[in-house]
Amino acid sequence: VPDPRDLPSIPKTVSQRLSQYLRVLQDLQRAGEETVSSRSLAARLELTAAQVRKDLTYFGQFGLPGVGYRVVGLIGEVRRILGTDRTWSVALIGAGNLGSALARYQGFAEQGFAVRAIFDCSVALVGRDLAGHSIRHMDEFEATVTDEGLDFVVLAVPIEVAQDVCDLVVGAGIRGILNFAPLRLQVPTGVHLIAVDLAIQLEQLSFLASSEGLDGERRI
Amino acid sequence: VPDPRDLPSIPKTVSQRLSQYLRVLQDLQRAGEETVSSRSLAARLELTAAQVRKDLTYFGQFGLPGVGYRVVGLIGEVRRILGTDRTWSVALIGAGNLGSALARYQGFAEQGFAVRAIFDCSVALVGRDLAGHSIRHMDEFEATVTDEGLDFVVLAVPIEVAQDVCDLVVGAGIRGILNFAPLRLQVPTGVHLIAVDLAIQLEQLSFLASSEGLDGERRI
DNA sequence: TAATGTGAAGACATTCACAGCG
DNA sequence: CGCTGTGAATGTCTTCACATTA
Repeated sequence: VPDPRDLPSIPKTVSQRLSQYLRVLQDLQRAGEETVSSRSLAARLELTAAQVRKDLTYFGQFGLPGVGYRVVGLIGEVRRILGTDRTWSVALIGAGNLGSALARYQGFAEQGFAVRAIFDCSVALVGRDLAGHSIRHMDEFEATVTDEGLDFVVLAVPIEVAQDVCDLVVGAGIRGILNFAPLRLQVPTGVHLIAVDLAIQLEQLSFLASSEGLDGERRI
Repeated sequence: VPDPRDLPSIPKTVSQRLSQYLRVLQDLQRAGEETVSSRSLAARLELTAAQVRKDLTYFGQFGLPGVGYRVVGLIGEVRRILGTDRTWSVALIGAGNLGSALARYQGFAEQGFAVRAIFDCSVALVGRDLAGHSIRHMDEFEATVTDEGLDFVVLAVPIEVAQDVCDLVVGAGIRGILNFAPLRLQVPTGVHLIAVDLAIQLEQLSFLASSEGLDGERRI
């Protein structure tokens, strides 16, 4: 069924590349570069120049023929497209090993994500300080969502409680979850879910290493 | 240039789905299920039954018409395909916040990845215990690769030193790296690299949340 | 001139639909 | 009968090639 309006649909992979363009552009900005060509951008990301241009033109015409893209201007456009031209309020749930690491991770703040509160269920942890936050009990979660205007939740809880915590989070009105527990969470439509399964990443490495001898016998 | 042999090439996305099939199959095994159909497997992963069957037949004919797939048997096949029918020896480099979390993460061992050694450059950390390992100085890395027969490295070091550490790791003969530092590492051909950029994941959530009002105006 | 933006072509991936089998 | 395996059709994404523009 074609869309009545004739706007081209955006390939699903484009938004992931936009994040990568942003990283390169931020590097270029730090290096004091004024402009960058699609070719140079592509070379740094092992893509083709045509793909860079096509990706960007899904959202507008940002380039100058004969010159390239103005670095600062394109950073602004990409941030606007990704929605990181504002600061999002994030809650971290789970203050164990991984949660502690995420709480102290600088990269979130740099890209416009402010951790506003940290939660845990363990009585041993509640009240302790973590990265400048006093760890709160999950009982306070729903109230905090409205008080702090929380947008997203980062879930770093044990697999056994992950679905229950997820349900609670969704019930409190959160519509975006970044899940680190190694299971497939069930969420209602309208709630955005991104999952990071660390073991799967190592499996992919294993797959690459195992199948390298098969080049030619079987292309991958 | 077509392959001289006429074996079908495998879509790049298939190996990632194989990891997901494996998780579901392991769940089914725990639940005591003997067999599973492509339809049921697909339903749990929000895929189509045809895709599950096609994915699996890239590697062989594992199903029984009228029955489905034998859970235990298919687990074995998928592990063999992914290369996790053996135990890989992994070194963790970087014993900071994220490194500590990864060191204690159970999921690696469960899928066949054994952390054999942990390294750091900080004199303050060397010698300390982390998840049953005495943290070693990076000077010992090259010797340990051969002594322990290390296969892969998980890099959880600060961005400033990541490329240098990576070069050292590659020089020591490691051919598979899982990188958590938020930069694009340069590695020679033949070295496999998987990157996990945590901030990018939150950006994807931001993109989804920001563009949801555009449904219809622009399909995603 | 040196680069973008873009329709058209090509490559790739998914879904369909049904033959064939247990 | 139910389910797999698979060629054919469809759909999606990437690359090509060039008109266009500052």
